[in-house]
Amino acid sequence: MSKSELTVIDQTADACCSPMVREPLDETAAVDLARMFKALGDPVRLRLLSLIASFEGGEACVCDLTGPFDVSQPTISHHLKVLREAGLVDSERRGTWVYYWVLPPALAKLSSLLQAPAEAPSPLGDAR
Amino acid sequence: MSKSELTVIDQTADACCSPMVREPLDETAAVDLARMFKALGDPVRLRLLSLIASFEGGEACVCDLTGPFDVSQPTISHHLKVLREAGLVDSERRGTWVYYWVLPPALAKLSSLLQAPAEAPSPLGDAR
DNA sequence: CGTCTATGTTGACATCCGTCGATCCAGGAG
DNA sequence: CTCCTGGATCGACGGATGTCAACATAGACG
Repeated sequence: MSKSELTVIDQTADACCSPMVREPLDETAAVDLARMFKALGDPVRLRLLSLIASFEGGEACVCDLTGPFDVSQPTISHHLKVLREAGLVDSERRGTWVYYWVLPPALAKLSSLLQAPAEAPSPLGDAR
Repeated sequence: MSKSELTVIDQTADACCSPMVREPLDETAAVDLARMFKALGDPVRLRLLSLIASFEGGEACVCDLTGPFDVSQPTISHHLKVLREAGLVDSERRGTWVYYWVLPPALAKLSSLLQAPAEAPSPLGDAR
């Protein structure tokens, strides 16, 4: 589950050179990537991810995450599960509490994929 | 809405906009961003976006987009509408055909938002 | 052991989403 | 004008999704 010794993960390996604006995604890649983007496609999950990442130490206990939201605790638990199954975060039980942290390579992969083209010459000179 | 008309986006600067891993997203921003990510959370839409962007000239006619997919033409039209309403692409009728092109600032916005933290401070760095 | 707290799981329910066939609208060609 | 073609819209249907209350599970602690 949780890799106990993630040292320095090479984010550039699978993340650097494949902006989707350069060449068309093949179907299998699209399915895989869409799963990650879909996990980000919910306001609660987006805030959860942001909240976890911005916690000091880069990790947060679930007890710190249920407060800021209007939804119930099981719902938070559900969203955390979605984020984890999407490969965006990982978690570990440590005594009484369960801690979550973001997996930077996953974010980096999506980020580089969305790298915009140099500039698309708008066909109308951007006046539309 | 989006007032950014930047032509050249500095993709190298990770301090550019506001990575969500630095500070928690507020709710309204999360709702707005989630709408865009949700639009990317479908394999067909992801491939559509990629296909449009990688077309020569940065734009593509709908007639070029219906072929590579197994879904019907109304479905493609539906997905294009979702992408357009999410602010990721724009379109224009030009004579008989309708052309779509990607809006780079939108992609850049999401990309910079996902900029990963410097590096994961291993949560298991020390036994506790 | 028993109990309390912190999380995850289950089942149910309402809503949303992707998909299709049928239809409608806008332009170009006769 | 009429016909044809590219594309959008409509209405419907099945499956996925977000949410909750209720219950289950795992440690901590007495």
